[in-house]
Amino acid sequence: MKNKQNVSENNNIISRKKHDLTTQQREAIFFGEGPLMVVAGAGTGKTFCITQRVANLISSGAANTNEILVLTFSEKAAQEMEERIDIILPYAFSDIWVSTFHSFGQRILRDHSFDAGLDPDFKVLTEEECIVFLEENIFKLPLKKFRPLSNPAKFLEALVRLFSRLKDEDISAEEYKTWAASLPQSDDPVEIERREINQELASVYEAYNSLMFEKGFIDLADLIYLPLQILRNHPLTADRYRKKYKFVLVDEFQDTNFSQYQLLKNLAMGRRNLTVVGDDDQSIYKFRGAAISNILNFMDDFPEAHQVTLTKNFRSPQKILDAAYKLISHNNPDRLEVKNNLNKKLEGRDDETAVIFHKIFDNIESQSEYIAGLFTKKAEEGVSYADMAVLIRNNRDAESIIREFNLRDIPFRFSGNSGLYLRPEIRILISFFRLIADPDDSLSLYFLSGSEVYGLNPATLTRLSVLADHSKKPLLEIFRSAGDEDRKFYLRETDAALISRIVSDYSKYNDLALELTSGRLLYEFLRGTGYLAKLAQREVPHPELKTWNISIFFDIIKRFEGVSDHPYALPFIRHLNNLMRAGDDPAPAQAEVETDAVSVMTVHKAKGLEFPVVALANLAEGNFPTQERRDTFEIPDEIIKERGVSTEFHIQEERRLFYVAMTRAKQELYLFGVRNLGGKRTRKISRFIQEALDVAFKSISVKTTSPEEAIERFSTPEEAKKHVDFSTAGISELTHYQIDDYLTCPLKYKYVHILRVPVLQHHNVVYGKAVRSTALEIIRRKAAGIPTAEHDILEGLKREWSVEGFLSREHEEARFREGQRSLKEFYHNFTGKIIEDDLIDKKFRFYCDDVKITGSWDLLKTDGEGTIIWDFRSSEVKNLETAIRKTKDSLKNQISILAYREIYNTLPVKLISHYIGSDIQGFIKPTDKTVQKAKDRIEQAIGGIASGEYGAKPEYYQCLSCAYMEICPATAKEL
DNA sequence: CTTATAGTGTTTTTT
DNA sequence: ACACTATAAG
Repeated sequence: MKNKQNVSENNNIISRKKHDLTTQQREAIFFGEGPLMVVAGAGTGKTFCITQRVANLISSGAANTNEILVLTFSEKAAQEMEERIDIILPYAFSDIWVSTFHSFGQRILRDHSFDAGLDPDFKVLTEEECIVFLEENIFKLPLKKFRPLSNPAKFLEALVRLFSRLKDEDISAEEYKTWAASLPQSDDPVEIERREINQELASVYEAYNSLMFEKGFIDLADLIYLPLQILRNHPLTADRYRKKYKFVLVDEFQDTNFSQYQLLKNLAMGRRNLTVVGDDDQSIYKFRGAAISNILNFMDDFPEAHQVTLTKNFRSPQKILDAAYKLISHNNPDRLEVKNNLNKKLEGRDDETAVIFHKIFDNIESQSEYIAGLFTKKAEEGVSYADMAVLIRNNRDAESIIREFNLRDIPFRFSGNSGLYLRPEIRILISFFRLIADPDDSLSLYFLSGSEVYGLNPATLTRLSVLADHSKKPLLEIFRSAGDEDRKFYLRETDAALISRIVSDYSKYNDLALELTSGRLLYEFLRGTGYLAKLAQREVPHPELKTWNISIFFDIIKRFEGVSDHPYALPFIRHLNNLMRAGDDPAPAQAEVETDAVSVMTVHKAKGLEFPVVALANLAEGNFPTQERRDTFEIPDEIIKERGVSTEFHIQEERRLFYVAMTRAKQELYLFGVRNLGGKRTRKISRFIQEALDVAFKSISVKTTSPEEAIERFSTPEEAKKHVDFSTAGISELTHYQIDDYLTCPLKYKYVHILRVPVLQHHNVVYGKAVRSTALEIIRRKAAGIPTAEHDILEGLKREWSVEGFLSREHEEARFREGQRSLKEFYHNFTGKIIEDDLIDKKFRFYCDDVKITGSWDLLKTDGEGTIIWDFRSSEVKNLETAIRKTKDSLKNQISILAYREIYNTLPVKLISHYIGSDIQGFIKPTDKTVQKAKDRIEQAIGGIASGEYGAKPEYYQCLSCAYMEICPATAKEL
């Protein structure tokens, strides 16, 4: 994959060869034995220097081709480096080992798995695979605090991240454990908790490692960590490697983590022929462990090292470099320039035509329009699209720009890196597998039937799924009987034929699933249904892109089949479901394989590239620089090995990122600030514009959203408006569930309450229902004077229980025990309060805008002061504050209070939410305001439902936990 | 000045 | 869900 940038850089080599090398370059290239640090600023020909140095070491006879090790970070960089060396030394036959840190580590491990006590056929798991692996073994881990039964997997992601960071920091389980055990035992509750947490984390770390080892699994960080241990503990092996590699060269040294640096030092021990090339100002990978201290303190470890600074820049005009320099100087004194007393000021070309321009916009839309206009104009002036780029901080910043480019037919290439599973064509495949694995998975059948493959009429589909819901039967069964007695459903002939085809297809592939591996089965499905032919004959939109994505999906199947003993559909979809839940999210195919297209990409992606025209977009505080976010678990300061980290670290890192962005520009640099990023609040302009350009911005104090914009935000997307729904006219009764669902997302309401697309119950719902109704039963008996024995509690809970949705047998049992415990506690602590006059599980109804609102109060207690409404919940709650907050926020509670006022014409004195398991009580003191709030929310829902507005309201967190996420068009990624 | 409430954003990526 | 900030109210 060669893009234009590579080509133009290659041209540079050739042209640069003709000219003289700079003195600095010469110094780096022709330096002989001993440690060498090359501080190579942006655009100073860093890669050129490394490759030339390698060539020189060989041609001068200092080393043979197989005695040089060159390490890079990315596969792409390694490949580029190798190609360039091949050009200079065509006779070397790629004997030189240019590889990434990870593949180098993997090779050591393959050759010496015995030394590490590791299965020679070890498999490297991705982060998501590690999470899935832990989830499968979650009850084998010594977890307590960090395995809440309501969501046992909650902390797994954070744990896996912590373990990976620990390995980056070269901290063994033993070391962590010893440290945690050595923490003083004091009476201070803060200290007690700290000790408990760290002891739990340390022992889980240990258990994780041995569990992985047993299965022959290692994680990505192990690819560095384990080889390091081998070199340390096996002097003979280490000696072999040290003898083998006379010279070690490292690219992007500023991005190495602590363990990688230890590995390097170990390899270079003795000869000390270590060349590190890097730029502290371009260190931007802290989040994956990069220790900038490695480069900042290199001279402490290698005091005799020769230092070369490359300052001649071959890319940018002086004007741009000066601005970038002004910006990065704000990181002083935590820079090499200050620490090692260097001069890193880059010297570029003097160019009067160079441009640095900044502009501030009120909102992202006007910014996008402006960029599109600017790029169109440039294109008309003869600049090719491929020479222009929009650089952004976050992938989502691309959205509005892409929309505008699409609108104006500007060719672009967006290098996003996620969203494959959200593509509609991939959802089809996943639905297919899910249906095969579980014929009762009506959600998948619903999606599949309506998809491009079958294209069943939506109205028919709706009628049938409502029917399925009413009769509590799976949709597939309804489909089957629809074929038998089509008269009964008044199906159109074409629909009836299609449905019977879907049913017979299902049986066909269900049978095939027993014989064929998952990949073969999928292929048969695509071919047999004619979807493959549709794609080939371009009968559907974007056929090439879809085909490309489907082939990526086949690669994922292949990876699974390669490691599984049972490469069939059932285990595959189980595995895929787990991976998706763990956050696996691979990149789809590039939207357009255009040669001449504008690049839209994150700054991280753009590192190492260059473009004549660069626009930096969405420059606002909180976006670039981003708000700092801490990991759930952080390595304690006492055992962390990176030295001297400044408190300003986060802003400094963001500033370096900005520096990287600015120095991509070869000719023109545009900095675009935005005041409103789509939220209600106005933001400050990024401080980096001011730091780079010395311009000041008035901070506009309060510019809240205009009323027009606020209304606009609530409007339904055009498409959804088109078909106003048939089933809305008769809306006459609502429960708090319905209102809540509608307010969360109108489309979710439609799926649940109109289309009735059935989904599996979540285990927390099962648990909650069972515990709550048993609790109500207990107090009902008390009020009626019937005693309750312990086995009554057990029987009650059993009766209400169902096995749906639990992670495993162990999980279900643990949850059941927890329910029993909670109810016993409830029985002992609460039943005493119950008297005969109390009202239990009392139903209510009242009217709001002619709609009947129904519900029930769990318990009403009235005395001289007035009435208290009691509400019972089974969810876990940590402390009083969260209980109070949740109680106040709860729509159900607000409606309970409103109902009381409507019926008894007076306010209840109090509403108390009793959290059964935690024995904590949140409360509300109702006021007219509470009632008004409830009314407003109900009216909002009624208004929306009555006018048939069911447009999706996608929101990050809500969507994550939404059962319909898989089929929702709003989360689909189309391009 | 303190406290309650409303609003806001949930990254970047290597094998 | 949760952590954090800005703003309004007291």
